[in-house]
Amino acid sequence: MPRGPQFENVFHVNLRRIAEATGHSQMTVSRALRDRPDVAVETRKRILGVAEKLGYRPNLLVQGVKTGRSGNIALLICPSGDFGAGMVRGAHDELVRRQYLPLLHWKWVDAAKGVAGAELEMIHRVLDRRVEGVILFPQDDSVPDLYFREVWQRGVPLVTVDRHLPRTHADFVGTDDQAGARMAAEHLLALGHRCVAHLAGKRKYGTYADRRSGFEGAIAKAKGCCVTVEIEDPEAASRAAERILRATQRPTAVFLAADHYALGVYHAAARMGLRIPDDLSVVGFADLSLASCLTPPLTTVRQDPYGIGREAARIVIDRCSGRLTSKEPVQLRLTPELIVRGSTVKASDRPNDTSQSARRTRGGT
Amino acid sequence: MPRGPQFENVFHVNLRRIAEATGHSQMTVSRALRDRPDVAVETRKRILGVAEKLGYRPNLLVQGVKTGRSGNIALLICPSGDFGAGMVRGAHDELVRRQYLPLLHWKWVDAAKGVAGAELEMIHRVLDRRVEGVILFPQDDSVPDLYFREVWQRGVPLVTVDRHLPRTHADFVGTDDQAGARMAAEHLLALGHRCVAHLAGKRKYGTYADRRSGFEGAIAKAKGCCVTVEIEDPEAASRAAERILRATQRPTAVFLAADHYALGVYHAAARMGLRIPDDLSVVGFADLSLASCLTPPLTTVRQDPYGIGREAARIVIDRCSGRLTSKEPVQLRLTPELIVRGSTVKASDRPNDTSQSARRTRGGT
DNA sequence: TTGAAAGCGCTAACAC
DNA sequence: GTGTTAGCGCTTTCAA
Repeated sequence: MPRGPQFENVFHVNLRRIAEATGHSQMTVSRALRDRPDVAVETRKRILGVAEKLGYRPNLLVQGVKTGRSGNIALLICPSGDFGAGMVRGAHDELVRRQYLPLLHWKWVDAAKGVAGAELEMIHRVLDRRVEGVILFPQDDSVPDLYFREVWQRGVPLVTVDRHLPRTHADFVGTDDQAGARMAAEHLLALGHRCVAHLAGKRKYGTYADRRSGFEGAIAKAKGCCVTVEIEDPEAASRAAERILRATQRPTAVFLAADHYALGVYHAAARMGLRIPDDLSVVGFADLSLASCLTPPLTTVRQDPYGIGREAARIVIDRCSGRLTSKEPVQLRLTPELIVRGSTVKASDRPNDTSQSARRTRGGT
Repeated sequence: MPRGPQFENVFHVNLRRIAEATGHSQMTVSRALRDRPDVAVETRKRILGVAEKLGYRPNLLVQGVKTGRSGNIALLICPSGDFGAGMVRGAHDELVRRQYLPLLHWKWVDAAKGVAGAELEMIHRVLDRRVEGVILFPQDDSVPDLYFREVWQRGVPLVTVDRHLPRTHADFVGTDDQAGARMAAEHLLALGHRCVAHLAGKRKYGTYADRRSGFEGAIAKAKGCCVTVEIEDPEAASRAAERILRATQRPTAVFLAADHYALGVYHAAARMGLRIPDDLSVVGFADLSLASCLTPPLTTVRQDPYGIGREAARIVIDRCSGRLTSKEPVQLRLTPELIVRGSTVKASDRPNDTSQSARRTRGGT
């Protein structure tokens, strides 16, 4: 069955219909409904009344065609985990506040077509719907600019969140990772830790690279020593932690590139009979909800995903409306906040010889 | 600055332009681009080539106006927590698979306008954009039908997820809460627990009511005894748990209406010197990521938010395309799954006298 | 303050 | 196979 709008429902009310019902021209009706000043008060009142009674609703699709403003912004963020979901919520709220709505989409691989075209197809799907701007959370830092050329070639503003694409002409909003890592380092130093470790994420992610350099830098500056191990994914955290903790000179604290690694570290410590925080202080990064569920709750650097989403939306909209015109891409890094919980304490004065400490509570899984 | 589509970008390519470039009529171009069979192979090839070269992209806004199919579905779900986010992801993936995109929106209260109009405004915002269907996660079970009359009056299919609105003409997808609660009860019974408790949620939420009746029913059937305490929100869980555990006849196990309550219960138990699971077995509901982070990890009834979202999307789309025409609202309840973890063990044979057990380890926070 | 005409980009319907 | 015509609901422009 063909489903043209004319068959769609009983209430097929458009401007023409209201014009007929009120005896005014379509144009006057249009003006009245859009609150234009050049309509007589009486006329407007009558028109609004009739529109209301007939259940009229404007068609933003058509408005979009005419004006080029669909009222939609593409939100290319997968709401998984606290971080993604937080950004989505922040962006949503700001968009709505400014009368926009987010068209949600993220990389989705059609088995038939393979991974290759997925990224480009994603862009096309939203561009074809004439979104006015795009907010993107890149999968990794190596997304080829090619895919996004289409976006700015069409004059559609693009903002990336959390991951900065250096070779792309796009605005960016993220966390000040270096500052956050420095906070973690300074917290541990203040507690007297001098021999520490860092469980780092893959360097190809700029955020992880920044956290690493920020942390190592701060520790080095204080003449502490830091062993860094880079891991592939959270699953590897447990093994890596064990490796670190078996070192002759066992670190008294470890800084994690991400909260996700914490569970693995806690398990490793438990297996080795080390107590957190007494034998090992742990600091995470992100403040996922996981952090406060752990025992002991995790000291961590709190990011502000909601704020990142909000600011990204603000920037896109400002670009759309021409309020923001800087030729240079905007870069915004929100300062994170250290949340001290139970996983960090003063470094003990006891010599931290691995074998001894491990023997003391062996079997205490 | 006025931003009509004509000023938008250099590539302002439409059918007319391609028609001119190829020397064919607009109609032929349209047919070729939509892969209609009645176009000569040669013609099509030429047209597609030119379209590609000019960087043509169809305007789905216009297509929507013409055909009444905007290609968008309203997703009125806030992606907060594992559950909301899971539903959003499930719905998204299915929608995309079927060439739709979700327009994301949820209740958002404009300080200026107050709460009153928020629900209706939300509906209007998506309806004005001519979504073809609506997937809704109701805030509570008392959402007045009024707000959704607009939806079905316009012939737009509506599916609610997780919460069934009995007085609304809408399809529904959720969890089989009764069955899930029964699983929890049977698990505890199988472990030998006879004296149990239930930390219930407010009855006004149908899901909580179902979990309660399912659990109480199964326990009663096995001649066990169950003390139920209804709480307002997760914050109240800790106090309620304490109350339950102070009862003369202390229960050996507790079933939580939701995983959220677990942290409060764990804390209460710790305060009273009770060990989980030895002194108290705990079963949750939902299997949020929280469940596996706790110590000990929580035995719980796993819901399938992703599946719920997916099925909801399937139903809306089937309604849109006329594949599903049942006059009666469809109701689908996905069967949950019991996930046994470390928070439940066999009921101990030791008499469970509260004062004694508590004294034994008093001060052991 | 109001109206008429033209057109946004596209498609359904029908004719050849 | 291909083209012509009309129109979707609305806004811009210009005229009254």
